[in-house]
Amino acid sequence: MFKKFKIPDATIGRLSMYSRYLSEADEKGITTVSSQDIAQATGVTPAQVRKDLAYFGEFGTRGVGYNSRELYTYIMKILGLDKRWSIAIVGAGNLGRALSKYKGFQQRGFDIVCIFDNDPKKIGKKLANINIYPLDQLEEKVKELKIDLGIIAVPASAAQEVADMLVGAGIRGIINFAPINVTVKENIILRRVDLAAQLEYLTYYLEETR
Amino acid sequence: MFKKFKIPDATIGRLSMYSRYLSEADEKGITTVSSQDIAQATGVTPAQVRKDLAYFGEFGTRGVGYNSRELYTYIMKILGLDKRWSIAIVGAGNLGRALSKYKGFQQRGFDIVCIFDNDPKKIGKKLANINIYPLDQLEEKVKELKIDLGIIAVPASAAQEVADMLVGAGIRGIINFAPINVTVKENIILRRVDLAAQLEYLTYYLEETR
DNA sequence: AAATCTTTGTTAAAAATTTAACAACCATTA
DNA sequence: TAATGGTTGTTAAATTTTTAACAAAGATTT
Ligand SMILES: NC(=O)c1ccc[n+]([C@@H]2O[C@H](COP(=O)([O-])OP(=O)(O)OC[C@H]3O[C@@H](n4cnc5c(N)ncnc54)[C@H](O)[C@@H]3O)[C@@H](O)[C@H]2O)c1
Ligand SMILES: NC(=O)c1ccc[n+]([C@@H]2O[C@H](COP(=O)([O-])OP(=O)(O)OC[C@H]3O[C@@H](n4cnc5c(N)ncnc54)[C@H](O)[C@@H]3O)[C@@H](O)[C@H]2O)c1
Repeated sequence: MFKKFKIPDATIGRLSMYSRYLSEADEKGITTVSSQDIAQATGVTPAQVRKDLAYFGEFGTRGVGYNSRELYTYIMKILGLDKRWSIAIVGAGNLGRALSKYKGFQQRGFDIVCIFDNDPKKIGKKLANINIYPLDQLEEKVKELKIDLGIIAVPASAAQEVADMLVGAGIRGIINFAPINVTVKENIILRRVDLAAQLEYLTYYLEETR
Repeated sequence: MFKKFKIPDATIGRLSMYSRYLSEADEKGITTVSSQDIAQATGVTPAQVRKDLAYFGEFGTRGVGYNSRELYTYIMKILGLDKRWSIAIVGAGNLGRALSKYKGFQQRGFDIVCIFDNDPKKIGKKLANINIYPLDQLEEKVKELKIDLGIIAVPASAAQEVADMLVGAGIRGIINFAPINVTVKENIILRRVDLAAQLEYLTYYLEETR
């Protein structure tokens, strides 16, 4: 579909930001935006914006700028957000609960369709009206509900095991919130989100001036 | 203290990972580890490990490797985790609740000491035994409790306002979970954590094979 | 219709980061 | 004490990413 030679990871993250700004702009009735506008709103440079977009095609008009709605639609398509995606969360704890109650994912095309846990007290209950199942129903549900994405929200000690099960069940992309390195086979897309590490980034910079 | 010319951001994140592995290794009684071992455990290359460490000094012994506990201590010091840090969370919603109940932060030296919200129904209550205060007590509490770090867990529409208040109150580092670009003055360390963007990274790569 | 003003897309340059290679060094063994 | 094996720290090379510059192109003005 699009030329997908090697695009910087950071570009993908920025496209998400751009798309949010564009949808806002469009809602406000701003039909045309410049790379300058996008840059200002998202905290990058105009050159960066143009470069990021140039990987995927020509979306603007010289001397004018970009049509907000049009560019928004293009970016959403690039990100695969012209379709909806089903997600399974594993781990109905603090984090699993927060994620499953979050309305923002739906708005971006994500449906959390089921939750898994190994705690008998939680199985059979619901979170945000989403059923909690035992892990042995993982494969069945992934197939039945055509689930592509998995979120690991279990303790680090169980994360690799859960990752293996998700992959075994046919899931193709995983977000891992457990603070441990998890490995998956080649063709699975894995993303680690380490919240403590984010805090530690702050303390690294503040440490010397304390 | 340490030579802090420009260190890649990614290096800081990897140091967090290394430190986790090292503490595990130490607990298991593994006194010596090689860059190879660290690399394998954290999913990077041995050269990368050595390069990352070389920014800060010489911690190993050629022909031998690194002393686990010693290197752990060094890295924790580099990250500023030889001291404890106090955190204020703003937003006692889904995410704020999950973060405040999370035990893992304490273990890394972080104490969530108070929570702020503007909802009268939540003010005066507690989350994980931490008091929820109204926003107009922010400055007072930041000073009283010597709070350095703030976490923004409010809706995007309130994020900039909250960031300004945090900075005004004297906070020096901020994690922003709201999906919007927030700006702060030069000397404040700001980190954005965009969870939806993480999912969108997955869909970007899966999009074409769906 | 020519001149001017804007803003994109692209190319080149610069900067940053990662990877690779290897000399230096330590420990162990012969 | 010399030789061997193993691992670091460092330097150089390769790669990736960002920044800058500007020609190309559309809109507006004279
Ligand atoms: N809560 C946070 O704010 C936060 C912050 C940073 C990182 N994390 C990480 O996210 C993960 C989840 O954190 P949490 O606070 O929600 O933990 P939690 O203890 O509240 O919840 C973990 C859940 O996983 C379930 N579980 C345990 N083993 C399982 C298994 N093998 N299969 C299925 N379910 C299993 C438990 O029953 C529990 O419901 C942890 O790895 C944690 O380190 C959480
Ligand atoms: N929950 C998630 O899993 C999740 C995932 C991704 C991003 N986020 C982002 O994190 C932020 C918080 O998400 P959430 O799900 O916890 O939202 P939430 O609506 O559950 O909670 C928001 C809280 O902020 C409080 N609040 C609102 N305006 C405020 C203000 N001006 N000052 C102080 N408090 C105020 C509300 O009273 C509420 O308690 C949002 O920006 C959201 O987009 C959340």
